[in-house]
Amino acid sequence: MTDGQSDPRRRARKTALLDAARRRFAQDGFAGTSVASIVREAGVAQGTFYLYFENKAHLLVHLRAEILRDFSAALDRAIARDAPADARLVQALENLYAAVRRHRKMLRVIRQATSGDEIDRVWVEGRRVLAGPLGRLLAEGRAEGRFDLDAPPSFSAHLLLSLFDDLLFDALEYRVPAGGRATLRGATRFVLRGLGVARPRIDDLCPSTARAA
Amino acid sequence: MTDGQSDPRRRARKTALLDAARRRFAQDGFAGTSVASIVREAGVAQGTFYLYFENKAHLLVHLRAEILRDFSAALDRAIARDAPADARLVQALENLYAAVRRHRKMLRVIRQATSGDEIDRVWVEGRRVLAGPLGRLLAEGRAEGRFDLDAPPSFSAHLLLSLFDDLLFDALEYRVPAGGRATLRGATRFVLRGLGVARPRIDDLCPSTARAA
Amino acid sequence: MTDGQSDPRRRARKTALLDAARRRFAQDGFAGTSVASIVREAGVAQGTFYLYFENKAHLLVHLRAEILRDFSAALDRAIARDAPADARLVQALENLYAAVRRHRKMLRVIRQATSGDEIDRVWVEGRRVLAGPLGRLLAEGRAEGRFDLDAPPSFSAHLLLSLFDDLLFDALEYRVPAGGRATLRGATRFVLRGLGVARPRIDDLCPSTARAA
Amino acid sequence: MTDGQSDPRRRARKTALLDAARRRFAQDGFAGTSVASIVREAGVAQGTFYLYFENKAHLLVHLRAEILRDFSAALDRAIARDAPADARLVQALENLYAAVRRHRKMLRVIRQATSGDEIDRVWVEGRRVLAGPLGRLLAEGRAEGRFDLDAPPSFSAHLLLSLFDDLLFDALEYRVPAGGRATLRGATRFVLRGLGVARPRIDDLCPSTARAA
DNA sequence: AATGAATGAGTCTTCATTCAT
DNA sequence: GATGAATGAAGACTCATTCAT
Repeated sequence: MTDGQSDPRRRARKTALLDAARRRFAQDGFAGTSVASIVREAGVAQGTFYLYFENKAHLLVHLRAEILRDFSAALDRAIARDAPADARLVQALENLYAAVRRHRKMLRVIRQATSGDEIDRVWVEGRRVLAGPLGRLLAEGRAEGRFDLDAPPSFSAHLLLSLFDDLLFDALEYRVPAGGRATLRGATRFVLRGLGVARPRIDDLCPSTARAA
Repeated sequence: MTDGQSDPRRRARKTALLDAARRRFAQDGFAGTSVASIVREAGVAQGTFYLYFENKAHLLVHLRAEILRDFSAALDRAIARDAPADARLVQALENLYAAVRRHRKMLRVIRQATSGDEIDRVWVEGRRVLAGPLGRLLAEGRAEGRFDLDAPPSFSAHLLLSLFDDLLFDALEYRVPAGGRATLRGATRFVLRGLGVARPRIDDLCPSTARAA
Repeated sequence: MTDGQSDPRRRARKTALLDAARRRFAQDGFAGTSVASIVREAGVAQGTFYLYFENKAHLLVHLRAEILRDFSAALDRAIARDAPADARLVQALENLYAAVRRHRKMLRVIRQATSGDEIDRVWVEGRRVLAGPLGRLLAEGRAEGRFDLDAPPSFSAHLLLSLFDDLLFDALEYRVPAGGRATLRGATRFVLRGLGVARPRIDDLCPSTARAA
Repeated sequence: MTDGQSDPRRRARKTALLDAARRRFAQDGFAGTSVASIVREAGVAQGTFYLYFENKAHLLVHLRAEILRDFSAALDRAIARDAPADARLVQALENLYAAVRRHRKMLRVIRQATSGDEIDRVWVEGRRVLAGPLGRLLAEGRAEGRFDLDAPPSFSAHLLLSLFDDLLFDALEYRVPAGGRATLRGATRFVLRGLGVARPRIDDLCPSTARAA
């Protein structure tokens, strides 16, 4: 039996390929990266690639799934804490921000790539996955009397997610004035106000850095 | 001298090329569209293309600029009206929504295309262009005592723009639950609350369709 | 020593591989069939294939030989009977026709495959094998005064074989008008006339179906 | 206007490509010949090939059509003569033999190639084209009292064609004993007898070379 | 003997761009 | 200015065969 060591080896190879792809994509974009350059960097033969991935586009499915898993974990970590809903929300937004930051380059690549059906499905599914816990958090906050939603929690959750991944992605990517930390603070405060949190509580949870000029 | 008629002819040709490109891109994406198919549709020779555009990617610069101009006009039309700032903001958001809707397909194409430096520059520039008038509207609203910003107007403007182009783009593209009209209403109300507009006034300007469950 | 069971096992494996190849070739042609698909269907490992066959092309040698054996048996069965030479010839042609029918798909595949030297050799050899007994039958028929050959029996035998394998193959393959049974009858009668058999005897041995229009 | 010389140039290029293909195919077979080797031999760029042919397989359509045209001309030349039907038939068979001889190599290639639908259609069509005049010749011969067919002329025509292209092809290809001229004579005599031509007349039209051993 | 992961040369085809006319 | 034939580099993917286990 040679299976004893084949599995870890498989896993290692796949990881090597994925890592190489991530690096090449970040550098040259999806279309600009050839399978040849990926295998060269991973140190395997051309044909080996197709032992691990159906085709070039399939790499994106994996890469996207990885990112989604990380986003999901970031959210869950914040929500699982023992604290008032609004405080947990602030933490959740912060974690999300950090995650966007971590994956900024790959997010850009994924946006660039012509999205096949399967890739789209993963993405939409991902949105749903993230919106679930976030929606529940908003519902809890409303029950606790901390949020004053005027739309169903799930809808508000989608709104917030959009705001946080796309907006922050852009902030980081295009260096909109007042990006970075200030953007996080500003956006968080904006969200809290949109959720009907009172001004003093907002100042408490998330002190404003930017002085309203 | 035949120049007298060469200029209008040049313009017509360029337009024909641009129109053809728009149609092909919308159908097949940027990478999926060949220069050959564009010139065929425009009814000119292959080589002629390069008399009007440096290369294929350059088409995007023009297409992007066109969209930006349209967005800008949509915004200005609303802001120029004679009405309170908050009412003008609601109208502006609605116009923006309509513009996103109109250009959805091309926006997607532009996102897909590998972004050369020049294309990026146009995009960032565009954001700035839009943020200008919007920021001034927010400032006016604050002066009128209608908005209660806790960040500089320009920053808030960027926030709103992001919310409205990316979010709505996604809503239309991925059919997030409660997309379409309801999304516009929901997002508008969220924005108004974030700007500190009082509940009765919000109901006035933008009656809620979705009943908070 | 485990060799006691290795031999039957070897034989079984080889047969399994050959059967799988026949099925795949019939479906997808020679070039269109990968060794991978053959071993998958045969339920053995990729590398095992090369323990039984030098290479992919070598399969054809075996397959061809099999077919030849079947043709040969079909011929011998008819010739060995106890009957006049002309009647045996009619039966031989019928058997040949049935054999072509049975192996039609593989015959086509074999024609397609690029013929290495060895494959050619098998084919020529096969013709010779078939021409032997058929030539002797013709000689007997001449001795019996039933055939009136004006070429050596072996040459006539080659003529008949060509007529019967290629012609009938084409008839079946390309659906020439009046293919199938009628073709068999027509060709048989043509052959009998070519061999100088008298009209009434021909009608006896092989009644005409097609009315000469 | 540059059209004046573009057309002859196009034609010359196409011919060059076709010639190169013929040479390469004859040498290495269809599957064994790469487009690269063809363009190299024709002295044009890789991409140029696809300006003249849809794809590699399409070459066969042209090559096949060429051969068919030549066969057809060979037949017509004999049939159009002013002579008795049986004499014209003998001439027709001789011309056909020469044509098979000329195109032997390409016929082999065409048989090898996996035949797409379009290619098959050309082939079947070709058979029909050839069978037409030949069938009419047989009918004329019957009317003149020279042939005694016991199947419809068109069917007999197909029979003869098969006999003459496939059989002779094999004779030349596999060097069956008594190939070449003797084969032509033998086959012709066989055919004449099958058509009911009397022995003295046969000896007249086509003196036997092979002494029946 | 059997396995099956790994190899890498080789295939067809596309297409942005150039340039002689 | 306009043309469109020609270019040739580049790309994704396949698959017969090998070889360490």
